[in-house]
Amino acid sequence: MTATARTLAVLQLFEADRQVWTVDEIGRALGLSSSTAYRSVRELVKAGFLDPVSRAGYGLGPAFIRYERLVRQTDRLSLIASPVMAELLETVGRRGTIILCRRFRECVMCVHEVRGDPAHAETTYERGVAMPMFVGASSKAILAWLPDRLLKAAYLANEPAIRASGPVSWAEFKAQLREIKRTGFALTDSEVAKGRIGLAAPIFRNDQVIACMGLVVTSSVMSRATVQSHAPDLLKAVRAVSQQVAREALAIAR
Amino acid sequence: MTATARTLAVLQLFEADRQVWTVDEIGRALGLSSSTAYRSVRELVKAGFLDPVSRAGYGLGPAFIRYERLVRQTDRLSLIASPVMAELLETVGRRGTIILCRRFRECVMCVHEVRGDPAHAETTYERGVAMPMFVGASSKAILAWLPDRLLKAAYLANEPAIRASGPVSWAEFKAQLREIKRTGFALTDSEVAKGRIGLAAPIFRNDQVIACMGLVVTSSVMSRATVQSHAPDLLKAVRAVSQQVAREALAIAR
DNA sequence: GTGTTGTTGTCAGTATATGAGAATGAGTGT
DNA sequence: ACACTCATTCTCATATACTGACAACAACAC
Repeated sequence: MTATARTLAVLQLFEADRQVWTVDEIGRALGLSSSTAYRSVRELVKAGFLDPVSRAGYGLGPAFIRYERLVRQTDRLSLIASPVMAELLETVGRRGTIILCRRFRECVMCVHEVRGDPAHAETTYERGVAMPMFVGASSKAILAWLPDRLLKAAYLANEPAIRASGPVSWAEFKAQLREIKRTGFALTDSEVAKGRIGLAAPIFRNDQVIACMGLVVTSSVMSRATVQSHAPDLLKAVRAVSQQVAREALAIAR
Repeated sequence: MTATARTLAVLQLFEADRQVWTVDEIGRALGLSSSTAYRSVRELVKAGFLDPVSRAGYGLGPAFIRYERLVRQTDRLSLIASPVMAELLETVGRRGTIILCRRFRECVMCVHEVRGDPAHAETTYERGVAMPMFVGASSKAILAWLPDRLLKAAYLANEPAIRASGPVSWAEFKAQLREIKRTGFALTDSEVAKGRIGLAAPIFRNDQVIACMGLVVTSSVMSRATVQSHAPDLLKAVRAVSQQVAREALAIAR
């Protein structure tokens, strides 16, 4: 492993359920000598990506706050999707949350959200949360349109988890995704969080799926059938975003 | 420069007014060969810190969204200050924004904000924005309590900028800060943005200034005198936060 | 004072980062 | 279909700079 990759790997240790690490723990987790672990941490602290928190503990640093703001201001996809999402939210009577997700590492992450009325807007799948590629409507809305080669690789790498979630074979798994592809959207019930229904559809750039838009609601607020009845609205929304993305790509190319 | 520092330096090129870089530009800016620039960029893309945006351009990546959420959930200072800030906001009739700032590199950065009523809450000094150490009440509220050694170093490194902003000598500069220290708060008018008044006071841990809390309002909404009349409320707030911070540090030490 | 813990410094050896340039690959224009 | 450009990855010989072990230092507890 290169020195650079190692230092970036340090950051990847920090997770929602493990947000403070000592230098020793980092060294042990990554198989580094104490000296090297300290060197990596020092660099990250200097750049603001790590921050000393307690006696010997380090947490994620303030640099992320700064960079996240830049991302928020820059990201073309979010900027394009934002008004479309707001409109879609109105269409569903503000009784849920509209999310925008994209691939991130081996997961699908929510990168933008537009929340409805507070009473219905609580969601576990909020901005910054990453889900495994096989869990939830948003993940499936991306998975179903992945090129076969990538899909097969992802399947093989996660076969046990996938079997546990339903499909018992590659054929069955593939058939499930083919059905999603046929209808144009993915609908799941209580997959990400109990009592929540998700409806999602893909966003393309040059015929490649780059993201998806989803609607998340509580099942007591909206029945599965009602959610599904909004599929045409969602499909219209994702088509609008895809078109705008294509238009912009064209403009940049000139 | 080490390979790791260089890779982190790539990220530091990305600024509000320059959010897309080509690999060649990065290489030129950092004095790297094309190969090396590509290697650095590739590592950063793999980790999600950079993201290809246009034909040959790269922008900040989705990893920052994820990490920012973790920081938001973790950061003890923000969690402690948040309710205090909300209370202070009510005290000033919600006619402005309460911000929490801390040092970041050679700047002071807003790491948390609680906004008042939309009509009065617009602010340029929002979460994630970094200001030079000499501009604005928040910066001064931290600067004034820095140890003399750090202060002198900061002064020497920024003498021209400081002179342009008022104080013509170290003595005068020092006197200005001494006055802030005496009253316990900093008050500035149209320093960060025209027509905006800032009031800020320091937060300590073990007698070291670690952050500050500030009130930002539009001068047409609240006169300078009115803002200043809220200084006791602010001082009460920062004292509460400092105490809570100390209590927690003690708890961790056991 | 002594002991513990967290962090930085020193140093020799070698793993690995480096730059130059070739090779690949995806688009673009003709 | 063609050459052509531009972005990116690959190859390779060289020596830089990263590594681990250990010592030294600093802060704090008792």
